[in-house]
Amino acid sequence: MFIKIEIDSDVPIYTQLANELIEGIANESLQPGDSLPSVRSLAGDLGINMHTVNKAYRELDNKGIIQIIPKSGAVVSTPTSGEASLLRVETAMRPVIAEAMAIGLSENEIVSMMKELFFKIKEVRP
Amino acid sequence: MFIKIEIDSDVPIYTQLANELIEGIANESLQPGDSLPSVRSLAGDLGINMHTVNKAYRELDNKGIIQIIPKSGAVVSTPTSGEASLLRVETAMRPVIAEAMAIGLSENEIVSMMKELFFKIKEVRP
DNA sequence: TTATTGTTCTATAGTTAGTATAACAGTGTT
DNA sequence: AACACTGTTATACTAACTATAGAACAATAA
Repeated sequence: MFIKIEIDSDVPIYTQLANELIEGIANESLQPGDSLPSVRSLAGDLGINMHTVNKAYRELDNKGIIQIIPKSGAVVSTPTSGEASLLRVETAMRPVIAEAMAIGLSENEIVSMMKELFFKIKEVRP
Repeated sequence: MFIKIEIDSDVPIYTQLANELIEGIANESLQPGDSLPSVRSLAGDLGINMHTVNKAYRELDNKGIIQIIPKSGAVVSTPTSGEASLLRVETAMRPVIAEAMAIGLSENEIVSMMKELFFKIKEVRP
């Protein structure tokens, strides 16, 4: 697995895990239809608790990014970008843009930073 | 004051307050050199605790967005966009971009959303 | 059948968020 | 000089969140 967890970070483990999985989907290391490892096996690999992995999975399920099939497993969903998803991303993006503006970045500088991150996330292919 | 707090939100009060102040600076309702209300008076206006306001102020101070003058008050800083600030914004922006990609948004769609938010934040002038 | 799956429940320890009260020392004004 | 106001610090308490742990259940897949 490509997942790294920083145990002594200020960001919760389940959030780190969810973010790493999201990046994996964003750079197509994980593709629609792919099965995720079971909560028990992934927890074992990462040296963390089963329930922590489960919480990360449920978060991604709530966001519609993966689908948890009861008593079976978790599968990467086909991207939809529905109304709820768009609103969620906008809500998350807003304070980041505001902070960028507050430290004096111009619109073009913010766009540049965004594009740079876009390719940094996309180009993790081996 | 232009600040609204949702008391029963899942995002902490001090984070909401910090974000609102950042937006105020971003749209120039608050300009460099402007004094912020005292922690006690703002807490009274918002119906929240003094320490909660203080925590928001200290967070903005740590980010270099305002400057707390000991035993005196808080003042909006002149934007610098130093190395640390840029890194902080990038770190905050990364998971948001990744999630946008994961729900199937293209680079242009993300840029459009970003620009839309940029002007939505900027154009709160009366 | 058997092992594995997500799900649910209880329990515990540590941290964070928020409020509350009090006191201190420097600032600004009168 | 006197006085109100400032941020700062300390303690205390409740509630919620994070993370771990163990156990048990019912459905799935081999």
